[in-house]
Amino acid sequence: MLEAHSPPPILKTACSNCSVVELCLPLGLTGAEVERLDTLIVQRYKVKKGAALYRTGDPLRSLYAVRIGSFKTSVVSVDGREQVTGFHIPGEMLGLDAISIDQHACTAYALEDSEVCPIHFAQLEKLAQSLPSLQHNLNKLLSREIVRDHSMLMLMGNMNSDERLAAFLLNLSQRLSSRGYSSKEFVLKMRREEIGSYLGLRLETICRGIAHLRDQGLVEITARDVRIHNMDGLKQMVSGCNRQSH
Amino acid sequence: MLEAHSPPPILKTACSNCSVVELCLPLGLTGAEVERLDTLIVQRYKVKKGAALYRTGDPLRSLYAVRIGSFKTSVVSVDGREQVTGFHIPGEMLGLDAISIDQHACTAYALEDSEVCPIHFAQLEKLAQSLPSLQHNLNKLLSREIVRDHSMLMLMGNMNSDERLAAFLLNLSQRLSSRGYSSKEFVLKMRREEIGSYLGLRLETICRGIAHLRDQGLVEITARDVRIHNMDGLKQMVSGCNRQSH
DNA sequence: CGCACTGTTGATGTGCATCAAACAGCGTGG
DNA sequence: CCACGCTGTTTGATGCACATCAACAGTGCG
Repeated sequence: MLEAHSPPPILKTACSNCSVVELCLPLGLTGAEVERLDTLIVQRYKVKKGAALYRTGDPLRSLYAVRIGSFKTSVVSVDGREQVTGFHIPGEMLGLDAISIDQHACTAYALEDSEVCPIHFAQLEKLAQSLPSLQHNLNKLLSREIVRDHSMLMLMGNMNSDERLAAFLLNLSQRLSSRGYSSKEFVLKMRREEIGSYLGLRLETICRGIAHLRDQGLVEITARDVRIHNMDGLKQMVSGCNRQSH
Repeated sequence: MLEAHSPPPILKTACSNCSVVELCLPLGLTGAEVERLDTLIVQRYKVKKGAALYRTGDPLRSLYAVRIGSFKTSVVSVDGREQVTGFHIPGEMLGLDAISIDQHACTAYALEDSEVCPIHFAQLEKLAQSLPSLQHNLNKLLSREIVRDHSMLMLMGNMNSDERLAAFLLNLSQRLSSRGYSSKEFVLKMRREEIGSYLGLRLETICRGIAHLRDQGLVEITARDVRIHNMDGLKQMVSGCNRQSH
């Protein structure tokens, strides 16, 4: 199920010295509280590019905080069609959908060589009983995912292809920027087909959308390298938010 | 913001004598535990048809369990377009998306004269500290909403109009059936336009879809009355799950 | 009775899927 | 080193599913 490479000399596996701590589960906890959370994370996992961290149906053992790299999560219909439900970058949590029935409801693939912090869920729930702010953070994390999904439904229901692509780029830009990366230059770790699945479009439509945004001088995308030239223009495009035409 | 009709002679407002308790937050709690939860629900609200229980931006005070009636939740884009994000029947919880930023992220409208149990959220979190199974239920409730949204994304990304409609009817049928209502005959409380928004389609397409299902002998829908004639046929339709054609 | 609202059905247009072909990058092996 | 295959990306041509526009029927209500 998952690549259990034990990284031989284990890095001090602690939230307290993690670069994404301020975006993750321990947000707002005191030093002493974070140390108690640390005890749940016995060892980080490395996941090789293309490998699955967990698969649909796997029992829920841990939630996973992305530390390095990136992931896609996807569900597959009975007839084998894939729907990408999200992309995840450092500081973001994986596995939240498994809590509902103690089984993972999607599969998480590493888009590049990556590293995660497994957080044993039963222990997390136990610890959260004595740490109200930890419980509150978990509640918020879950709720935030719901809000995110609702805005994806808005996108799928009401935006045309170019607007979807613009919204996708803007969203990624903002999340990267909040992690200290450039908001204007970044690399897409996923294929066109995966972007298409995520946005409810075909890969060819993604290519054409990229060409349209390029022709309007908004962004320049060569292969997987993105350079945003006109952030406000992109934002305006999304706020148009029209169905099909116009 | 909400219709604060104090129902003059207050019904004994308790989970313990509620008809949907086995579907709601207290699921699996002991009698004594349910009684403690009862103390949070000081008074039920009635919400008139068409009125909003809460609106986008309202501060999160309570979550709401639907007791009687039904609701739709929707978000509105900057340019005023509505996306229905869900329909809610008795036993289902409203307001989960508000936890993320302590503000409601959508608006909840009553589709008919309805009644809800407000559950003061701050008190709920406090109580959940001493009732692990209550906390666990809340976690599951949140996670279940995420799973539901992901299957909606699959629907929006991969199903054609007739399949979406079939999936919608089947889903509603199952939820009603688990509440003791008939799975084969029920009434749609929402308009065609609202179904369309929910499924990412126009109202005319919903009408045509209804006609197609009728022509195949699967269901009969006159105005808002639904009669399912061939449940397996409907299921088969959804499992086809093809994009656009076929 | 008249008006507003909701639902149905037909005619037409279009945005995106589909099919197709060519190109770029990249690792492998001769 | 280049030839080769493989994967991913780009661009063009065509068709279709659904949006759009429009007309009309059914229903409820002041």
